[in-house]
Amino acid sequence: MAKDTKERILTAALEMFSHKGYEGTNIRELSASLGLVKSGIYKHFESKEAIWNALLDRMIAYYGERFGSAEHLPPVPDSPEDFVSMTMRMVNLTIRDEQIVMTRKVLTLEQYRDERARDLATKHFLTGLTEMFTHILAGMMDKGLIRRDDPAMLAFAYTAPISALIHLCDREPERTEDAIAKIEAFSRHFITVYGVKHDV
Amino acid sequence: MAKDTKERILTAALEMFSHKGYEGTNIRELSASLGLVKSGIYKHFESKEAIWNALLDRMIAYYGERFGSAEHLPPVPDSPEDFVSMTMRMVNLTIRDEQIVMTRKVLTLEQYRDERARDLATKHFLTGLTEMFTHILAGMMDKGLIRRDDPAMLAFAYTAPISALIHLCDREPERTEDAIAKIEAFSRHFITVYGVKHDV
DNA sequence: ATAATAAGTGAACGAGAGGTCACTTAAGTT
DNA sequence: AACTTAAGTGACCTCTCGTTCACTTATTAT
Repeated sequence: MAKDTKERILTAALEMFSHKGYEGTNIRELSASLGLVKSGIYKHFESKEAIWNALLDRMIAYYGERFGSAEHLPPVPDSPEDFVSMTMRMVNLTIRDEQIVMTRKVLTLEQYRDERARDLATKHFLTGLTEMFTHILAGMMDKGLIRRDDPAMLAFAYTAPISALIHLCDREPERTEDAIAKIEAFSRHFITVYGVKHDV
Repeated sequence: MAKDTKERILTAALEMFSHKGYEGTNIRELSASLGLVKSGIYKHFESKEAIWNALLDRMIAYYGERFGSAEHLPPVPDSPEDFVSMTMRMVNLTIRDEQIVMTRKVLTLEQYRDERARDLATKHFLTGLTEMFTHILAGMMDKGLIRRDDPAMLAFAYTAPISALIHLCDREPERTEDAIAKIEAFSRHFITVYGVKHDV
């Protein structure tokens, strides 16, 4: 309970900021959740704002590692069913992983106040997923699994509805199962609409 | 500068809450923006929370009036071009009307804290638009403008990407023009994909 | 005109915020 | 074992918050 305190503070801060927002979080509670008294935190960070900035650094770095490099792109699916199940695997991860959920929430809450949060929010909510699926859908076009079209447009048309339902899960967790079912239904709808015709 | 003070307080509160959030807003600033001293506000509302609740009442009532009744549904378009231009009219209104923008922002910021904000957020961001376009797309199917399919699924597939770009405008206003162009491009893409084939 | 009520003022209050500091305790180095 | 540094404590500081209250000024009704 010594050297990793800095990391533990950041983890607790993510949780608290994501529940109550930056302004709604106070240092005493944050410290108490770690078993410290509030002045103890100032041995690790010089201010509340410094905690916020370090947390954002960590979120940005994590995003870069996780989604920034080409090597982390999932393989191009081999069939419509494969496409749906890959989607569902990604969706389940992103909805169930508490760390990711809290990251989305905190970005949602602070996007108008902090420029870096704003930029990261756009990546998380819009451009990141779209870029990823632009690559995937382009690969599927090459394999002849879906009709040739603008892959960026298709990726946007595919990911934005999914993203909307992920937001719904963050907002109303009790609707998670419905939302997941709806995502799967949408995924199948999409692959039917854009898939090549099976002239039986 | 007397009887309408209550309304003016709510208007100023919407602006301030949407910029800084509920916690980030303080009564002194709020009063000052109306040319009052802070204690003056307490002649009209008994607490900060009462202002928040009254504002939510107003937002809920406004939403009900504006989008809740069937009579406010736009007419079913007569052509693909009509569909696109109706969409663009609605989008421009919703992006340019400061009142609506601020409402979305405040719902975004307070959705995890307040249950009524949460419910209204879901209507604003997801179900409201979807229901509206379910009706419109069903009408267009009847007119033979688009192929027959599940209108609710199509409405969701159509409105969620538009909603995502509206959120982008709220977050990064400098990208508004790009976003609007992208919405129009998406709208045309959609009507092409789902439109009935023109066998020339 | 006058009485009654509503709207607005300014000083004050208690609570809780973020932050500092002298101090104690634990860990690591030589 | 002695010394140095890091980690954690508790009392205290200042500031700002939301709120109250006795008071003055407008407004309205009769």
